[in-house]
Amino acid sequence: MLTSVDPDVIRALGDPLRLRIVALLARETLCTTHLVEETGARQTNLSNHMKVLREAGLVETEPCGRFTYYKLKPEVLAGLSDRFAELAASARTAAENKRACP
Amino acid sequence: MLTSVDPDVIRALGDPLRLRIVALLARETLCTTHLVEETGARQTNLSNHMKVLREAGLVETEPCGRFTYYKLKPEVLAGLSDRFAELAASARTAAENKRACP
DNA sequence: TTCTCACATCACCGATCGCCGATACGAGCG
DNA sequence: CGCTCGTATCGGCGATCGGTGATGTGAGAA
Repeated sequence: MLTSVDPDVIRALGDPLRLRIVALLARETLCTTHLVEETGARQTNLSNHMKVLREAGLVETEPCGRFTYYKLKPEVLAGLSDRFAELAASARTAAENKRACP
Repeated sequence: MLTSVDPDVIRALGDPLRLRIVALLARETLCTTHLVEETGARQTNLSNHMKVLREAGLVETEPCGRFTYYKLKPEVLAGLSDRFAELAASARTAAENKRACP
């Protein structure tokens, strides 16, 4: 059986703004203030998106004074990558495995 | 710059049932009837999900008599895999790239 | 202590989604 | 031809989502 992935993780990445946040965090560890000015989103809105990413297990928070820094968890992204690679590899051999019409 | 991925493709995969369908199609090329009996979903519901997957560019349809077979497009999955691998690799080096508190 | 700032949470509301039954359509069979 | 079957589309209704302003909280600065 292929490794399974929580659909919530994928859903968390399915939002354009969250995908942008993830791309930003892939380059630097940033705090909410930075993300607000980078994305132009409101603080409340951004906080909600960060909550989704946090609950999906994609990011970790690290308090620094009164700032909270967010950093990505590379293992989760790597797991996703592996999972899709498995699916792609399996799909390549599935083209001729056509089940007969019922 | 990293390769960009349409969030719609990710969103299409963020649904549990659609993820299951993709896993099934990664093993065999199937038609709607097969998918209905495999998943237990209603035909209408399934047809809607297949429409989402089709519009996201994840599957191709291939008519066979009065059946329509669905098969995955491995390149799309492979592209996703690469994209997440890039993000994961980048994220691994981003931990120490912490932008200063403003 | 009091004030300020960074961030989170809450309640609301409009938009969108998911699933449904009904129905349309087209291909093959009688 | 008419009928059946496989599939797609439509309109709807309830649920969920996404963004908002208001407000709460906790840590540092004054």
